[in-house]
Amino acid sequence: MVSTRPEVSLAQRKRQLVSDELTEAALQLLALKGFDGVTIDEIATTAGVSKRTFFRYFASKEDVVVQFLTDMGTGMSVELTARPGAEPPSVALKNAVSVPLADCAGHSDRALRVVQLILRTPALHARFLERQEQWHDDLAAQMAHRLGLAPDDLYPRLAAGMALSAFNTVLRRWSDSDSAEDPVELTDRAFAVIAPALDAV
Amino acid sequence: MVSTRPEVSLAQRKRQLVSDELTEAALQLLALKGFDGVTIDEIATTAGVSKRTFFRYFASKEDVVVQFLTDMGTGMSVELTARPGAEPPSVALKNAVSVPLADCAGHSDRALRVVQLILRTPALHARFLERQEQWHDDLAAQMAHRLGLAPDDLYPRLAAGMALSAFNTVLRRWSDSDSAEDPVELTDRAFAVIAPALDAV
DNA sequence: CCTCGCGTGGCACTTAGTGTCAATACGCCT
DNA sequence: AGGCGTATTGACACTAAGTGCCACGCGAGG
Repeated sequence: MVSTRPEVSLAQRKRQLVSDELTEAALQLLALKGFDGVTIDEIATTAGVSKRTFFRYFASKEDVVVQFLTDMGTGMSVELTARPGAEPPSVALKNAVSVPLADCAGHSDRALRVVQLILRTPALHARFLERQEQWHDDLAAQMAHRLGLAPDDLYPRLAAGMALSAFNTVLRRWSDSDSAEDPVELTDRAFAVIAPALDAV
Repeated sequence: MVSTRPEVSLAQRKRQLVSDELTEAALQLLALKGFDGVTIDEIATTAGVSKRTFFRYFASKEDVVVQFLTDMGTGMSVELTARPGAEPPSVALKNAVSVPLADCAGHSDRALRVVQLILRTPALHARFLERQEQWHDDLAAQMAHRLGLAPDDLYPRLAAGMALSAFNTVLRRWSDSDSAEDPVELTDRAFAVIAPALDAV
């Protein structure tokens, strides 16, 4: 019975399961023994698969951790498109940034440990910033579209850059305070600083 | 005659020589065959040393390239301290950013090729951004000191972030245009955008 | 002449990451 | 029920990054 709800095949769910198991094992071990103290073999074995299989799911050791935060990037992009076009840039961007940030802060303290791991491990931080470049491009493209600017205008990239700067500053503060500070309130304060530049069309 | 000007020992100059040779070989080969098309063995052999010696000068393949641009970071910091304290933040930061940028643009087209290599190679770009984090910290600390702000104020980090955002935007444009656009003029335009936020103390 | 210190090369080793192949399990079709 | 194509996996081998170790050579100074 039940066979094949057309949506998610059994194979797909198995794949997801392995992926989750791998992520779980990786976060556990990395948080425990530090980035350089764990080998991929160890992670794979803990998850019950071979090293080779690990690399069929993730491109690198950094990827397991960073991909865990990929939602934030897509979340920002989604939130920005959802914002009414008439809204001033500072408000639209502030929401684009603060919604995923609040999401992250809400999602248990596992998120906190992951963020701390990333910000304190140079190799991870580097990959994280690299990933943000895509967010940067996305946000810039959307801002250009939203404001109907020429593709060679400097404003969109700068606006996206400022928003991400605010994002990173808030994230850092949140991480350093062990989640004691409220990310939404921090985001408000950060955008109060950069808003004059964002809205001075 | 000549022996031992007490300043630079012969050994030190020999060290510098090897380092230069290595950098030279690396930039040459990497620009020619791409980041993944060259092995460290190849670079070392071209420079006339062993692989083992390479790692006594650079921590990684990325390092050879990125270290080539380290001057820009220190240049920004130096330039910022040199600026009069009464100067508005936007002007001080603009100069801190544009001076090293102009330096770089002036220094032959070798700089252009290096920048293009970095911006187009994910692994290099990641390391470059990581390096910039130090610049970020430096600039933020100086801005905090310059304005006499509390160490937990958000402004310094945001201001430094905006300045680096402008820097990156300009660098990207300069690189994509094959150095056709003038970095100083681009920097002016970029800072015209972000200045309202920088100066609204 | 001797030796002390430093830079170097060679070697072995661990680990990241990739290509290949054979075995297996699943889904589908007859 | 049986057979076939496809996707996933483990095992093995291999390249390359990066590190530890040791022995050699060379210049400086006693």
